[in-house]
Amino acid sequence: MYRIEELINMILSKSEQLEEIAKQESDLKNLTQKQLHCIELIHSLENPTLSVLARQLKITKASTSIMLDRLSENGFILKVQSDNDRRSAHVHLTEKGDKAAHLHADVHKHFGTLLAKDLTESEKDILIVLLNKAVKSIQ
Amino acid sequence: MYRIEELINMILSKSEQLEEIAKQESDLKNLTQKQLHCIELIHSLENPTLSVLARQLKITKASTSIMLDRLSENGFILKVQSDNDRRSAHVHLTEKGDKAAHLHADVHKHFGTLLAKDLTESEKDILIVLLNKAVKSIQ
DNA sequence: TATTATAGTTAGTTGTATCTAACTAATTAT
DNA sequence: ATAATTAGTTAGATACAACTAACTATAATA
Repeated sequence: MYRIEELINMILSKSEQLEEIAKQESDLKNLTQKQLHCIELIHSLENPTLSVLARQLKITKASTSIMLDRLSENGFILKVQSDNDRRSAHVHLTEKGDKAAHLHADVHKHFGTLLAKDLTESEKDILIVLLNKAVKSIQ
Repeated sequence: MYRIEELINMILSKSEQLEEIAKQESDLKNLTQKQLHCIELIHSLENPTLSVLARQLKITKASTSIMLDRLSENGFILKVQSDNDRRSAHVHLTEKGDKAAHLHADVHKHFGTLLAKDLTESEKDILIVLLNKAVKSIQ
């Protein structure tokens, strides 16, 4: 019987592992952690400008510009000229980029299913209730 | 009420966040992810040779050699000449390296406590039983 | 309108993470 | 004893992730 921190440890490391495998099996092999994070942020910020993105990533606009160049070359993003401000562009994800943005969520979904696999329906329900109560303390 | 995959997601991202904070607050700020991984591996392999480490990290011995040079310069590891094979050395963690190796475990422990904070004793017990059953499916 | 501020790019630098290829020294096998 | 293997290092290359500083173009302000 594992203690709570051992369980956390196992869950976290297994999830990381699944994520790595999912990345290897897709056409996202060459995406770095930073690039993946950037793509996820573009998704959650819904087509931000470079400046907004740089602020969120807590890096300079120069660094962001270069990172976007690379993501663009590799077909993950597009820059779309803004209508109201001709200096700026909004970063859009391509289909490939969108797929990458969902990698985490997909893995978590799969992982959730895997975790619940051998639980009965009522056990699942109880687990969900307890975890809901537990995550309130970490927000 | 969150679904299981949302809960997983929240737990994983919060844990990452805590880890980042713990790293910033310690004297481990400048350790990269790869270096931290390497240090954890040295710890779990109990003073491996360079070759063993390289095999586990799935990188070349040349790359490993350079990585160890940097870790050594920064005071995380020591190389100790092997007794039986004069070609090889065993990598040992310094006190600082050992501290780094425990970063993950410490964060997980803290995180476990945090998660259980607002649960009653019996809720905790049930959660632990259910998680134990659940993690069996992911091993 | 002239000044100031903002959006983004480019050039040049530093440091990490990899690789391959070529090497030395020590060990093992023939 | 010679040949083959293994442990580890060094040199040289490529790519990513950051930075600062200097720049252009556009927008906002005084």
